[in-house]
Parts: sequence; structure tokens; C-alpha cells
Amino acid sequence: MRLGGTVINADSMQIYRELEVLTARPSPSDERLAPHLLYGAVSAAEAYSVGRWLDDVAEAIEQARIEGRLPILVGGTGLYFKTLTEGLAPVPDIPVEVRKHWREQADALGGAGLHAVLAARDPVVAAQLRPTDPHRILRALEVIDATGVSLSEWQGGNAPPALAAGEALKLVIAPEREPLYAGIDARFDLMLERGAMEEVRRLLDLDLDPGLPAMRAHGVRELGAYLAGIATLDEAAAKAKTESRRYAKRQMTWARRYMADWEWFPDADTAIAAAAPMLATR
RNA sequence: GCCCAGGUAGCUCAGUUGGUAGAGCAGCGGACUGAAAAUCCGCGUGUCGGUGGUUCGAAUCCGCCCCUGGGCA
Repeated sequence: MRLGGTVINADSMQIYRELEVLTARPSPSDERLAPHLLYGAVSAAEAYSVGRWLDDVAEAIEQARIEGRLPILVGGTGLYFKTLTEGLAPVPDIPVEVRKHWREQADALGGAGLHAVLAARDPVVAAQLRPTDPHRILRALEVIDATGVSLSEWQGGNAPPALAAGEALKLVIAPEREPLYAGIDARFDLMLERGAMEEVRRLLDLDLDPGLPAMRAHGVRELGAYLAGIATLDEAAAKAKTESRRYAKRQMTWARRYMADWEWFPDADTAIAAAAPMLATR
């Protein structure tokens, strides 16, 4: 490849081995053009996380450098990029039993009930969270429970970042809304042609916990509904496309907020064309 | 051609005895620190098919016309 780079994944879903078509992961032919790291590297049975990615990505960047290749981080997960240059709160790993316990409590108590429990254990964080936000309430609960320290204290100071912000050339690819959505729709149809349905069938056959992150990938639930006979293919495809569009919209909101000082481009080609000379001078 | 039923937001529909209209979904904006393709918050975007009429006032009542379903021919 022209830049002599190693492509490193910064996408929370392309990490899962079982999700190739549905996450539009780089194809084997893409991978022949340049080394790719952290794609399909983890089983869908695992709950991957920002924290694990930060460890993995530091190693991947190091590996690329040792080989004299330019690390090129590509992905759609804004939080990953943010923690890469800003660091992450040094919360220790939470034992799986603790996480499991609170997830079961969530099912038993409901959002409001869970929030009440948090209010008793960690009033500071509880006051910052809505009872309707189970995801964050769960995190706060498992942290206070496992570490005895409030999440708000942990988040008061980050571990040093893996990458200094000024060290990287930062590019955002942000197409106009209309072509972006049209592209998402067309891409999903292509995924179906390329075996997305079979991929979902194989994933579901693994009989994994539906709460696992890989099971939340766009299209899994929707195509699963078709396979279960409770939705037509048209309905399933329309719903999956909608989910992707809504996600793309949230990515845009994230980028406006956290990537305002990055260089923005309407498409990948323009971004690469602009990046090449800038990299040559480094 | 006749008889029904409908035409209200981008879509599906609600709209009480007439007081210029509201839900869900979509869409738009925002938040975001270990499941982030997650999770959460906010916002109604409208010649109420058209046109006459009744009325202080019509999405609501009446006439005619147009369109869409269904039925009878």
C-alpha cells in the first residue's frame, strides 16, 4: 500500500470474529493489501470493552511501529478514539460474577428499582443518572460493589493515554446526510447478498446470551426475527437499515462534539488524497 | 354506472355534542469514561383531498367534484 501502513480496528463490532458481513469488516482481499489488526480478533461469546481495546490497540500500534509501518486506526466507535488520546479511568476489572449479579438484579427490579439501590450505595452517581438509564446505572453499581469506590471518584482521574493527541493526523469522514443514508441502505442490501442471513443464523445457533454486545450488532435481532418467522424479509431489512441510520446520526452528533478539531472530509477518497502529502512531511 | 367505507404530519392512524389538531414510528437536535452498532434526553415538522355553502366560528354539518379500497352490476 502506498502509505506503508498497518490498518488497526477502532470499531467495537468489527472486533467480533462471527460478525464479518454484518459489520462490513475488511474483506480478505482488503487484508492482502496491507496488514490488518484487531479485526475479527475476539469471539462473539466474549464481552469486549473500551478497556480491553485500549490494551489491545497499544500493542497493535507498537507492533506496527516495530515493523516500520504507519499505524492507521480506522473505525466508527467515537468513545474508543476519545479514550485513546485522553485515557480512561483506571477502574480495575470487575469480576464476571459481580456483573452478572447486577444484570440479574436489573431484570428483577427494573430501572427505577435499580436506581433506588444505587441511590443507597452511591448517592453521588445516582444523582447524576436517570432511573431510565439502566446501562449507566449498572456500571455504577458494579463498580461501587466490586471496588468499594464510587465511579465518580474513579472517573476523577484518567490513566495516561496510549497516544498523545498531537501525535496523530486526525480525519473525520462525514458525508452529507442524504447520500450517507442512501449508502447505508444500499450497503445492507449488499450484506444480504453476501450472506448476512447465514451469518446471523450461525451466530444464533451458538445460543449465546442475548445481552452480549455482539448480539446487539445492527441486523442481528432484525434478521433473527425473520429467521424466527415473526417478520418478513422486507420488514427485517427495513428495520435493520433504520437502526444503522440512527446510529450514523449519533456518530455525527459525537463527531460534532468530540472531533470538532479534526479535519473533516465528505468522503474517504478526499480524506486520503489530503492525508497523503501531510504524512509525507512527517 | 350504482351502493358502501375511507382521504388528517414522511408512514400508520386518533380527533369527544362545531371553538384553526395529536399519538406511535420515521425524521431532527443533544448527552455520552469499561456491553458505546450501547444507553439516555429533547423537538410536531400540517393548504385536515378540492371547492362552494350553513355558522360568530368547520377536520367535524350540507352540496358538488376528485382520488383510493370493497361490494353490486
